[in-house]
Amino acid sequence: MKLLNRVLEAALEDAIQAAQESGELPSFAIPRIPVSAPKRASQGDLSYPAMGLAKLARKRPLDIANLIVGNMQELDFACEIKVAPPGFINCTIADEFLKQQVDAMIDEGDALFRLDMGCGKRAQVEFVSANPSGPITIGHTRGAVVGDAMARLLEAAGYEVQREYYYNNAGAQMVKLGKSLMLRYRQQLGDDVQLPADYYQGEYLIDAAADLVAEHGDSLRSASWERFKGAAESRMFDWIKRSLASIDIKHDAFYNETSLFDSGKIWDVLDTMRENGHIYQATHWEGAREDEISDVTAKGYQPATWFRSTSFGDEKDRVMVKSDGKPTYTLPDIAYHCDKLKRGFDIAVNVLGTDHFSQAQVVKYGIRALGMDPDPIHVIFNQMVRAVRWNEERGEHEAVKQSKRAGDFDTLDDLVAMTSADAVRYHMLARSPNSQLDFDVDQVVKQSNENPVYYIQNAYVRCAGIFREAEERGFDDAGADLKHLGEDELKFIRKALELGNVIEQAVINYEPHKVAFFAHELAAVFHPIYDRARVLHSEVPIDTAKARLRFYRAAAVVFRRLLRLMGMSAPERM
RNA sequence: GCCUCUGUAGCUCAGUGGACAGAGCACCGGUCUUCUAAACCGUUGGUCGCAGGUUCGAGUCCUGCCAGGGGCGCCA
Repeated sequence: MKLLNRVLEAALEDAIQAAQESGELPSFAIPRIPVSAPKRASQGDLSYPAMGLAKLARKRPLDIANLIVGNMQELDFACEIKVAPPGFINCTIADEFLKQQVDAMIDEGDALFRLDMGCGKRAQVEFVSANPSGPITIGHTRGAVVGDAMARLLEAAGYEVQREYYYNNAGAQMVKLGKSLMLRYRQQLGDDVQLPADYYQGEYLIDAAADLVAEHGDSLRSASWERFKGAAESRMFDWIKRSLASIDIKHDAFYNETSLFDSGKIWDVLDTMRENGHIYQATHWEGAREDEISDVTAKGYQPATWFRSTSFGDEKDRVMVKSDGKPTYTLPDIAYHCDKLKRGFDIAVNVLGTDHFSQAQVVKYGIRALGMDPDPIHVIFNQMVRAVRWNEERGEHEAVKQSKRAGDFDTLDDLVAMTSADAVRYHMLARSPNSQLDFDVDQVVKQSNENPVYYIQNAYVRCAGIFREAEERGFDDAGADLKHLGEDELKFIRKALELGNVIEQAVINYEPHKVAFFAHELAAVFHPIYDRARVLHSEVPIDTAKARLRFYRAAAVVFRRLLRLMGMSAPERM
């Protein structure tokens, strides 16, 4: 289906050009002024502020608007185009056209509003990317939900999408995890060993150790920590994948940072940066202050390998290879993104927490130092997530302490267990990534009308209920004549047509949360109509009933599409 | 100190430089013998943190200030 505002924009541009050619308007480059839906229904369905042309055309906005309208060709979907002060051009969509959209929506089904903006293009979304040293936490969950929704939106926009999970199993944390499991294993065997305080204390390692005993007995007593690290890692990944699958998230590719070392890619990248003149050896960076230099001297550092990132706007240069010969985190990160770009993605979205802000900047500088264009890379930064609950005494929300104690909300599994997969997905998505998210545990747990999740799903459920009842009564919509639809139903179709724009805007601006808000708005349009526009009611004439049944089929298609875009289920019953 | 995000109704939050700033929750009052009342109808609620500036037009852009979150290591 076409995006009506885009069609109207094109028609307006043609009209302006026509007016310029006839001399009614002076010649100027036509700026892109977006057509949008006005707030009030009385102002039509699509609106164009011609005031934006006043300066260029050196005429009164109202006159300009009238000139443009006078030069417009007829549009198949518009019944009325009016000019309103101070210079708006308002377009009303024809009822006849709206009625046609009912069948058009049903025909498109689950591909409703699939756009062609990504046609023939490939996109990648990298998200979650938690190292396999523990379960998926609440913080990871936000990235998971936002990333997967972004992937679904890119698919809806026509892109071929790959979901990637980048991880590092070679760091000190993983060593600690392996050793933690080793000690837990020995404890299971009855050995008197203590777990150091900075080791992984989680109960899941006790369970893992018990399983190892059940499987291998005491045969691993003298096995190396590497053996345990491998066991812990595979167990963690199983857990992580299971947790993500519980909210309908599945990655296509798992990319191990270690492979960048094995293939030598990180050194190739460093060589290229050096050839391009952005690398130098020194004990301290070139712009270091006196106190920094003396600090470094005091520590007795040997020369390290520095990236002159300040050439690209960084505030200080960054170490690529430490004086002990080991790369910092930054070098493989640059190599990874370089590899990503070489794999030919037109868009590479990366969902990160804001704690990675500086790191992501340096990676972009690194990409430019390689002589590559970082433009396809776009990072969505999520602000922090807190689980909060209402404190009655103090009359305010307060953070839930995230501990391992039962009853606290620490992991994705906990959240799902306390609420539902759908609730987790909706609440994590329905917030701008720029704002800190307070996950109100009490509200999400409530399965009541306070919870927008059910409000939206109930719209689909109500449609499904009608279809069930109709089938039982042997009633169908064959031969339905949509002229029997009323204002209410058309109002819904009008709103539903905005979905295409919502998808487009969400993709262009990398703002998947917009879909969540739209879903709620659409449900708010639906429910009152459901109450008024009954289908299987003794007083509803049969022609009207058929038309309405057809209408609810379209509504169900729209809600199903929306719920799936958010990764939520579309239940037939609740 | 520098960077960055946030500040909008009692609470949680939307809001492409456009028209009279919106939802949900909470509060108050109504609505089920007819497809799910997890719904609907009605009422209440605002100095868009503060001060300037740009603009025909600013919650939105710019500058400064105030308050809060996060980030700034030869850590991973």
